[in-house]
Amino acid sequence: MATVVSRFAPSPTGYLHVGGARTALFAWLLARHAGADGKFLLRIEDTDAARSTEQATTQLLEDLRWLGLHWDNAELVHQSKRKDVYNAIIDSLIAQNLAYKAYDTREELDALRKIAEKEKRQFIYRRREISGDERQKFEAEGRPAVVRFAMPVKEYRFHDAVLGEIVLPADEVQDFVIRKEDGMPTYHFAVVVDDAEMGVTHILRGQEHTKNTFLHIALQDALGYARPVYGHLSTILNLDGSKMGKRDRDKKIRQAAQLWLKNPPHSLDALASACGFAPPRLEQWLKDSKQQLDLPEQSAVMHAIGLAESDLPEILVHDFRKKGYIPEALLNFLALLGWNPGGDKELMSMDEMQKLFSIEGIGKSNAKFDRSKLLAFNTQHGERTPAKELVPAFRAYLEVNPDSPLNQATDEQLATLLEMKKGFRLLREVDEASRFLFIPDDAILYDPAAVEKVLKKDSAQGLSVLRDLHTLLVAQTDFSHTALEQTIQTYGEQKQLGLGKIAQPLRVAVTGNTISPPIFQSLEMLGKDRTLARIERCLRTAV
RNA sequence: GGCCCCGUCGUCUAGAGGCCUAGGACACGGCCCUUUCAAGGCCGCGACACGGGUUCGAAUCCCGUCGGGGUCACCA
Repeated sequence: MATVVSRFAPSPTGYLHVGGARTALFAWLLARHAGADGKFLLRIEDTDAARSTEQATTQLLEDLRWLGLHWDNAELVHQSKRKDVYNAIIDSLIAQNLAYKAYDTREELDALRKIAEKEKRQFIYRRREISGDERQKFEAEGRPAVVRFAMPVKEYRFHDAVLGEIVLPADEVQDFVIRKEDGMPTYHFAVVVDDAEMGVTHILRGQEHTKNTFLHIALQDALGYARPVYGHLSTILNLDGSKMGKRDRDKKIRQAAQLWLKNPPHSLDALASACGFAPPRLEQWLKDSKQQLDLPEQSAVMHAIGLAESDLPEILVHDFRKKGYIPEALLNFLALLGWNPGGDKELMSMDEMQKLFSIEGIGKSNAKFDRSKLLAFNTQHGERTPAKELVPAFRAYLEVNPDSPLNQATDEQLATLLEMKKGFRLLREVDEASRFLFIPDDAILYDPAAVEKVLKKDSAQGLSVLRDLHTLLVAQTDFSHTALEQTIQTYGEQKQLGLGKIAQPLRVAVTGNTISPPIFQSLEMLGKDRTLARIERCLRTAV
C-alpha cells in the first residue's frame, strides 16, 4: 500500500467548530485507513499574528483529543516559528527572479480594484515593471513592500480527488503575495512549504480552498516540490441553508439581547453594567453583526438576559461535549455528512469507519447539519456501547460541567448510572436524572405539580401508599433492586394496585419529581437509610 | 457581477442506462410494549429542481433554465 501522509492545519482563532472537525476527521480517517503506512499530522497555521492566540491553540488540541483524533507528530509545527525558513526560500525565489518586491500601497491597490469593478472586469495583478531609480527611491525612503510570486501565465489544471478536473484559464492568472509587509509569509506560501517539508501526500480541506490550489501548484512547480493529492470538501450548512459558523451563537445572543432591551424596555446602560461591559462596546456589538464576543463575554451577556446555554445552537465541538454527546457518535454523524461507505451502512464504530473510508466515497454537494439525526446517533451509540466503556466519555462531559454533583461519583457509580439510564439520548440526561442521588436528602425539592398529582389526588391515596411502603422498607433487609421489586410487587398484589400507583409516589418522595431512572435500582443505589429518610421527610414536609 | 462547484423524500443519503411502481436512516403521524422519562417493535407519509435532447429504454449521458454554495485580500 502506498504511503499516505495527511494533515490537519487549523488556524488558531478559537475552539474547533464542527466543520473543522469533519475536515480533521476525513484527513485522520484517510491516514488510519492506510494503517502502518499512514500518518496524520497536525500543524498550527498562525501566520496571522493578529488573529491567532495561544489559548485558541490549547482549546483546539483539547477538542481534537476529546474527539480521539490523535496526531502522529510529537512536535507540533507552528508556522509562526518558521519565519526564517520561509524567508530563506522567498529570498532565493527573488534571486531567481521568480518572485519580486512590490511597493504598491493598499490604497493604490484598492483604487485599481475599484476601477476594475467600475469597468466590470476582474482585477488581475500582474508584475509592474518599475525603473531602477524608482526602486532605489522606494528603498531609500524605506517604503514597505510585499513579495509577490511571479506566476507563470498559462492554463493550470489539477485533478481533484473529490471534485474531478479543475481548470484555471490563463487570463485569470495573477501574481499573489507570498510575503506580507510584516515579514511573515502568507498562508499560500507557508502551506506549500510546510506540506512539502512534512512530506504530506494528501490534502483534504474545505471547498473555499479549491481555487487557491492553482496558486499552490504553481509554487510547487517553481520550488520543485511534488504535487500532493488534493480533495476539496463541501460545506456544512445550517438547516435553513445558511453557512454554519461560529457566528451563529453570537447571532442568537445578539437577537436575544435586542429582544431583552425591547420588551419590557431596558436601557443599554443597565445591560452594560449587568454584564460588565463598557456601553459603547456593547452598543457596537449589538449593531454590528460582524463583531463577535469571546466565550466569557458571551456568558456574561447570556447571564444578564437570562439566556441558557441550551438555547444556543451547538456549533463548536466544545458545545457538543458540554451538551453530552459521545465523541464517537459525533464523529460518526460528521463522517456521514459528505461521505458514506456505499449501501445502507450508517452506524459505525471508529474501527469500521477506518476500514471503510475512501476518498472515492466523498460526495460533492453541501450537507445540512440536522441535529435531530445527530441526537439519534448519540442515542444509538449510547445504547450499543457497554456502560463501562462509556465512563470516559461521561467523565469528559463532567469535566466541562463542573457544577454537576455527579463529579463526586466514582467510576463504578457512573457505570451503574449509565446502565440504569440505558436508552438515554444525551449524557446530560443521565447527569440531570441522577443528580438526586448525589445531593443531600434535605436538598430535594418537591415539584408542586408532582405532589398534587401523585400524592394528594384521589383522597391522598399516594400518601397512604407511601406510609405503607415506609413500614415495609423499614423491615426490608435485602436492599437490592430485585429484592425491592419483589417486596413491592407483593404489596401491589395484596392491595390490588398497579405498579404505577406505587412507583410514582415513591419516585416523588425520593427524587421530588415524577421522572427518574428505574426506581428500584435508584433505591438500591441510594441505600436503605437515605431512602427511608427521604420518605419520612416527604411525609412530613411535602404536603 | 466574473469564474469555479453542486442539485434524489423536510434532512443525511443509496443509486455509476434496464435490478427503480427509486432503497436505507433521521424527523413526522399512528399502533404496540411500559413503574416515570427514554429506549424498543410494527405500520404509514414522503423525493429523482425544471425544460429540451440522445437511446428500444434515463434519477443515471448531453444542452439550456432555475436554484444553492464557494471565490474574487498584505485572512486563512
